[in-house]
Amino acid sequence: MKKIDILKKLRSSSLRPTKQRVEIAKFLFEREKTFHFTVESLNKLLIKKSTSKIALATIYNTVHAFKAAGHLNEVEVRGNKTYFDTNVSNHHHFYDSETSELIDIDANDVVIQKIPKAPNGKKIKNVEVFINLKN
Amino acid sequence: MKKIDILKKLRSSSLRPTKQRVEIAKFLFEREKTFHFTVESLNKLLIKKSTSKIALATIYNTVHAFKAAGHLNEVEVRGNKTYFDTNVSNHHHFYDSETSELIDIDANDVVIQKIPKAPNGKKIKNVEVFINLKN
DNA sequence: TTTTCACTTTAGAATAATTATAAACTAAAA
DNA sequence: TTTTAGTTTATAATTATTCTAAAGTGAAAA
Repeated sequence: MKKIDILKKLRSSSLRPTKQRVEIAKFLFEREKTFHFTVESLNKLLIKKSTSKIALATIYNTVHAFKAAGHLNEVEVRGNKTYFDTNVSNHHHFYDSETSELIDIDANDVVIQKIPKAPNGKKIKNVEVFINLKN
Repeated sequence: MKKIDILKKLRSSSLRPTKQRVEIAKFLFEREKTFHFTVESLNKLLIKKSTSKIALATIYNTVHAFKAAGHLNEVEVRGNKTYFDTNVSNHHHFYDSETSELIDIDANDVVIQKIPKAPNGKKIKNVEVFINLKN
């Protein structure tokens, strides 16, 4: 994803393309593959990668802003860490608690034949499948 | 579940039936229906119900000991709260983020037709389905 | 341009959930 | 009984996250 597209992406979701947001967006979206991270891991990676330090609070703000705009997906797993995922399409996850690793599963690789009706007055927002792994 | 059974349950899993453990176990397991709770909510309920105060750390210890013994199931949902579930059978959950409510879904009410193979060297421990609700 | 102002960033404080510590206590084996 | 390993407890520490309020900054308006 090019810089011009990063700017478009930000502007189209009413996010001012500040220096920090552009830097974080480039880091997250200029890649081929899906990227899973926690705020803490992203912070460490940004410290390594860039010269200018971005405040941790800004990373929290930015990641949540990107999530609200639909550019990131939030995934919560055992062990009280919140992972974010640059893959925002409908998909599922393997979770390997040995390595705390999250692996994408394409939505087409999981077929659910039967699910119950939502309780009265409620609707189904989405269905998330977690396949927990062991050795 | 009778007191004698509570004692058996604890002894059979090498948990000394201390005053605190018996009290918590009675509160959790002497009921007809599945019970979902967080450590914090359990603590509040125990304060209301009983005369003797049990330290919060003991409730954490006890709940985790019961979980390790397979008497409780741990369920993690959006919003950084860890729920425990007295239903330890294989089952799934509705999660209503409006009310932070967790509702059991019988394993038979969800039929998965197709799941991917586990990554090499890994095995599938279990499959958890979350159906997120909206209004 | 320059000015203005709402939006952002920032460091540090505050909060919330959980775990660690170490001393006092206790169930049950010897 | 006495002993001992397991347990409880209050409190401190840790971890992840959010709040606060002051300083900074895009971008619209003058």
